[in-house]
Parts: sequence; structure tokens; C-alpha cells
Amino acid sequence: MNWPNETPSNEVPPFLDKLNAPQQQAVMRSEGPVMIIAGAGSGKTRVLTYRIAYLMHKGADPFQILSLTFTNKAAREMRERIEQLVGAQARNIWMGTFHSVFARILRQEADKLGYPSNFTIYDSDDSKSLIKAIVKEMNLDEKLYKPSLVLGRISMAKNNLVDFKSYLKNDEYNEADRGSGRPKFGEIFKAYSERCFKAGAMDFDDILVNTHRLFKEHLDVLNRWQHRFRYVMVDEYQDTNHVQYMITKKLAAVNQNICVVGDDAQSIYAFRGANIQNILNFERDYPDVATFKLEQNYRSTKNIVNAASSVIKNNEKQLEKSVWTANDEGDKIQVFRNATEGDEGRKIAEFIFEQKSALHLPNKGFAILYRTNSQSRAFEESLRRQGLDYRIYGGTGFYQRKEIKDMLAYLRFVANPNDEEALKRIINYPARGIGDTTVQRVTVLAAQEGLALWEVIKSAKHFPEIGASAGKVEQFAMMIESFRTMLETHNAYDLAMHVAKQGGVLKALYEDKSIEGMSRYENLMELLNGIQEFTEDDQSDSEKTLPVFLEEVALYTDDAKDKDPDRDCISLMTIHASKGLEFPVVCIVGMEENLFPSQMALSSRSDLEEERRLFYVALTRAEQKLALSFASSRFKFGSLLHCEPSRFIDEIDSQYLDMSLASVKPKSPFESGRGRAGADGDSPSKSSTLFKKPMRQAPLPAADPSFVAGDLSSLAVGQKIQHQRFGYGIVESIEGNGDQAKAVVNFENLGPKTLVLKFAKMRIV
DNA sequence: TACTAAGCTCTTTTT
DNA sequence: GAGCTTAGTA
Repeated sequence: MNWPNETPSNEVPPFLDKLNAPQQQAVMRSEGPVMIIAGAGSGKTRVLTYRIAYLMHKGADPFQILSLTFTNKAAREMRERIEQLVGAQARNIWMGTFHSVFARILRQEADKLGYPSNFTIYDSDDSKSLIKAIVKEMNLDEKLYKPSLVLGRISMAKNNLVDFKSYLKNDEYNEADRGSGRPKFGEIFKAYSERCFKAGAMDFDDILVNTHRLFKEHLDVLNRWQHRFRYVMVDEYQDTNHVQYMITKKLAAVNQNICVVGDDAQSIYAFRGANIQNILNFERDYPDVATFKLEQNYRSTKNIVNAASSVIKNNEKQLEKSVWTANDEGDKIQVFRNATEGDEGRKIAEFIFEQKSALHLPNKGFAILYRTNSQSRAFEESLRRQGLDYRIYGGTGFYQRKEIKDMLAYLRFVANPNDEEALKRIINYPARGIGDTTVQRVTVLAAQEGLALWEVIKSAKHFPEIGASAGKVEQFAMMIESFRTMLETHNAYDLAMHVAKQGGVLKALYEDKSIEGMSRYENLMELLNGIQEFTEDDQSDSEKTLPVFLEEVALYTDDAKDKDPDRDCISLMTIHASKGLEFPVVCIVGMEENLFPSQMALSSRSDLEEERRLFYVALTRAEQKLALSFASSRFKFGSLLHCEPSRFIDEIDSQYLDMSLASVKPKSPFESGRGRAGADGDSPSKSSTLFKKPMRQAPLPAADPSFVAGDLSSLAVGQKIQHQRFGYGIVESIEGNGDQAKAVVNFENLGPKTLVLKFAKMRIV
């Protein structure tokens, strides 16, 4: 088919000058289905932003453009770039994550699905807490039905558009659940779905599932949105899961103006249901598709691009595409070996410090990427000591803090009195004499009588089952009721302030004069400031309601409030969070087998391939310089683990690596050089299989022999010991045996303490 | 019912 | 090293 709007290449508008030929073609194919396969660093975001600018240049109304991304960071980045290109009009483009865009739509259409328009969004903590409660109520084994496990299974089902009814009827699922000894999954799924619905709450997956249901069951609604969005664009299409795929397909069904951009080599979200097939099948779904391949990398040196390719070629499944660059050769990738994570932190801080002056780069030019959020600590410490400013993205953010969640729970409950999870948080915080037993009775009662939670609470005195605390419950209800009357008359900030004061949260935190207490108080004030800013934002009034704020908060889990976005600092984040970003210098740390690739990925080939793609993503973030580092040993759960270097280091073609600092023999993790870390014979050979045999087969030294290991036979009353955490002390008594014995130790600083002795926690001095 | 101390159990990534 | 649970005390 010929699309009428196709512009001949000689009519390239001047603002597209900066793009290369394939980029221009992709941008200018404005009508009809378009697939852009874009290698790492090939200007993918650039093409998307220019494409939007081009659409507007050709007369499209920004309101008609929908642009979907996966992370908030990517959405923000995109919005900024477009604003630079087209100015303030960019604000009118529908742009955001799948979740935020569809939550916004659902907010308007919720009644059609039987939800209140002020529905709550449950984050995974809420979901897990609810599941935990259900498992308990059903008298199931809490060890067997771990909340995260159950939620994972439910999530997987939902992402494949399987609701609890079809789940219960599906022999395959039931078979599998029986096989794994967890036959009750389906029933938990059912209870969970029903409780969420009753609470007027959607979890993350429900936002997508319900959008799909809305479009499927209400064709008039679908039709409206189909015409509303004349142009649909999806970034990181390789990361879409089935429900996201179905929704975009429906939305684009009328105009067929769908443009997807992706790179199969960067698919790193299979764990949440992403399906690479979506990108592989795009051509089948849209036979008229115009496909463009962007293969020239503008970001990185030859060395980096080649090294990354040498890694990814180990994966079996790939689209045909070869990324290349015209950039300089560049430096080899530096590999560092360190004794412990502490040493690793110091090494990386030093490295950054040196490179800053060598390359004349600001802090902003550096990123430290790791596999798991918990790895950030060692680097925070060393950077602080080195006097380098840094910022951590993701992890336990501002909105995850207890005091913030408590306050938000108040607001949530005011907005939606059926929000069971919010109620659980606040009914006895600050303590008002309503204990667990009472709460339990209320929930059970509501379920038995088929009443809304709120109804039971409001007239608690009428239910003798509730017992002695019924009066207090009613009092609590009256307080909430008084807050509720303010919903219509007051803006979000005034309401929040009032709730904070009257609810007693402000007072409780103010009175806590411990250091943590004071910081909690500050955090609460910061939240209130945030609400004030939100209220004063120049949006229309209807956008400033409490439910809208709560939604923003629930879906914006990114980095908390950024007081100073222009601060010059080093970026610390997980590799997942780094997707779409680029930095002159990148340090990939914790390059250890079992950590990266993650231990859990080792058993299946496809999981391992995803880890490898993750490594590929990390490598291709770097523009000029790349460092890989690993620790030979690492502390975990208080004990010392010995680590092997990641297999991924071996997979990089050796010509791209500089191993000179990988062979440095690490010192013993415990000062004084008494240990034997870096066992003899592990000095690296010169070949590309540098680490293979020597280090993997003779990994690390057993623990220092002077440490108490397993049984306590070597420990005696009167001995002086050094405990990892508590320092020096004298053993006063020992009882028990094996690896779980109790001892009373009189510590120099703390006095006598009873300890359960475990491997490697202490040693005889 | 509220608070504290001690003990136990964890391993991943995001919305 | 954190978050949760349990046991014990006020």
C-alpha cells in the first residue's frame, strides 16, 4: 500500500539536517505502521523525538499523539528533549509510562468497570501485605505461600490476560500448582482479586488488565480513544508484555499509525512478562509495516562497541543487525580485581577521581552501575570519603519510607475509605488503643456480613463482636469522616496539612527527638511541601485533587523529589534503571558470578541470555571509557563469601580488555595481612581465558582458621574473642553444640551479651 | 495493648 | 544488615 503522506526525500525539512539518512527516513515515514530496529547508541530516542516534532510540523495536533515508555526516567527524558525541539506545545502530548497513561484513562472511565473514580493504586508492598493476610486467613502454610512468590504468579497470569476465573479453570496451571505443592494458588488469586476490587484498588497489573477490559467490553470507549490518538508510539517495544501489546494493538487498530522502536538485544524485562516475540511478530501483525534499521552507533568508541558485540553474540536468538561505529578506537576496557566490596568501593572512587582530572570531566560524566540496589552502599561510603558528590537512583526511595507511607495511607483512606491496606497502616498509628485483634475482627466481620469495611468501622458500636475497642474505632471513623468532608472544599495541600495535624502523625514524629525521628519529621515536612508544590502547579484545578496526587505518587516510584536536578554528581543505579541513558565513563561493578549473572538465572538458558543482554545494556551506556570491577570476597548476611569473577568478563574478546590491574593480588579481607585471600596459584595467565581454570577451581581461601567455624570446639570459657560487630570480649559461658550454640560474652564496650554463634562471625584472639 | 530486645530469615531487576 | 516475628515485661 502507498501511504499518501509519504514525503519524497528531497523535501527534508531543515530541522532534520542533524539526522543521518536512515534516521530521516524513519522520522518521515509518518503514516502507517513503522518498526524501527535501533541498535544501542544509534539515536533511538533522537529519532522518536524528531518524529514527534515532524508530525507536529506536518500539522498533527499534540493532543493526538500518544507516546509510551517503560520507565518514568525515560518519559521525563523524552519530554525534555521534545520541549527543546518544539517548545511548550510538548506539554500537550500524551506521554508517559504505560501505567501512568492508562491510569489517567481509567480515572475517567472507572465507573464503567465498577470501580470508583478515586480508586487506589496498590504498590507491591500493599499487594504483598494483602496476600499475606489472605494466606493467613485461609490457614495456609506461610512458608509455602510466600507473598512475593504468590504475587509473582498472579502477576504473570494477569500479564497474559488470565483472570482468576480462567486460572481456576485452566488445567495446566492447576496441574503445575499441584506439582509444586501449592494447589491453592488459584484460590488465593481469586480472594486477592475480590479483595482488591472491594477495596476499590488496582495493583500495577490491574491498571493494564483493566484498560484492556475497558477497551474490550466498551467499544464506544475504545472508539473514542482510538480517534483521540491518531499517532501511537512505543519506545522499548521489546519490553512490552502481552497485555501491553494487546492494548496498543487495539488503540492503533483504526488509524494504523503505530510506530514501535526497539532493540531485541536490549530486552531485559522478561521477568515481568516482556515478550520479545512482540517485536519479532510485528511484521506479521502489520503486513504493511515499514521497517528501518539503525545500525550506526554514535555514542561509543570502537572498542566499546566491539566488546559489547563480542558479548551479545553468545546469545542464540537475535534479529539480524550489526552495530558499528565510525568513532575512534578508544581505550581498552579496564578490569579491576579487589579483595572485598570495601576495596572495590575505594578503587572505583579513586578511579573516578583520577579520570576526572585526566579527562576533564565533571561528576556528571560518571556512572556506577550494579546488578542489585543493595550494592550501592560500599560506593556511597567511598565516594563520600573521596569528596565526590553522587546521587542514587531507584532503590528504597522517598515514597517507600515508613513515615511517608503512613502519611500517604491517611490520605489514601480519606480519598477511599474501602482501602483496606491503608486502613491497616493507620488505624492504630499513632497508637490509639486499637490492636491487631480488633482490626482482625473488623475485617472478618466485613467479609462475613458482606459489608464495606467503612460501614463496619463507622458503626462499630452496633457490632458486639468487635469488643471493648468499638468506641475507639468509632472515634477513629468520626475523625476520618471529618477529613472526608474537606475533600470537596479544600485543596490537596490544605487537606493534607489538616490530616497531618489532626490525625496525630505530625505530633508523633515531632515528639520523637532521636536522630532518626528528626529525619522522619523532616521527611514528612518534605512530603507536605511536595503536596503544596503539586497544588500550586499551574495545572487546571481538576488536575490538582488528592486522588490525582496519590496516583502520581504511586506510579512515580523513580527518584524521589529532586531538590536540585542540576547538581553535578555521579550517578549510581541498577543496570535496569540505566537503560536509555549514556555517560562518558561507566563503571560496572560487582562483576561476580552468582551476582551478575544472578544466581537465579544460572539454571535456564533463556534467563542467562537475559542477563547477558543486561550486561550488553550496561556496556553500551559508556561513551569513552569503561571499567569493570569485581571483588574476590563479599559480605553477605554477616558472613564472608568468596566470589569468582563473572563469566561475562571471560566472554568479552580479550583484545578489548586491559587486564593489568585484574591481577593485583588482593589483601586479606581482615587487615593485618594474616589471611590468605588470593590463594597461591591464582595469578592470572596471559590468555583470554584469564580467569577460567585457576580462579574457578581454587577460588578462595577458606576462612581464616582463627575464626570460629561451625562447631564451637575451639572456643572455651575465659577466651578473648573478636566479634565482627561487637568488638572484643571474654567468653563467660557456652552451652549447646553444633553450629547453633549459645554463649555469653562479656564485651569491652557493651558488657555481657548472649550470642548465637555462627560461622565466621567472630574469632579467637 | 504497647514497647523492647533478641532471634531468624533472607538473595534480582520495575511499574 | 534490615525487616519481621516472638517472647517477655510494664
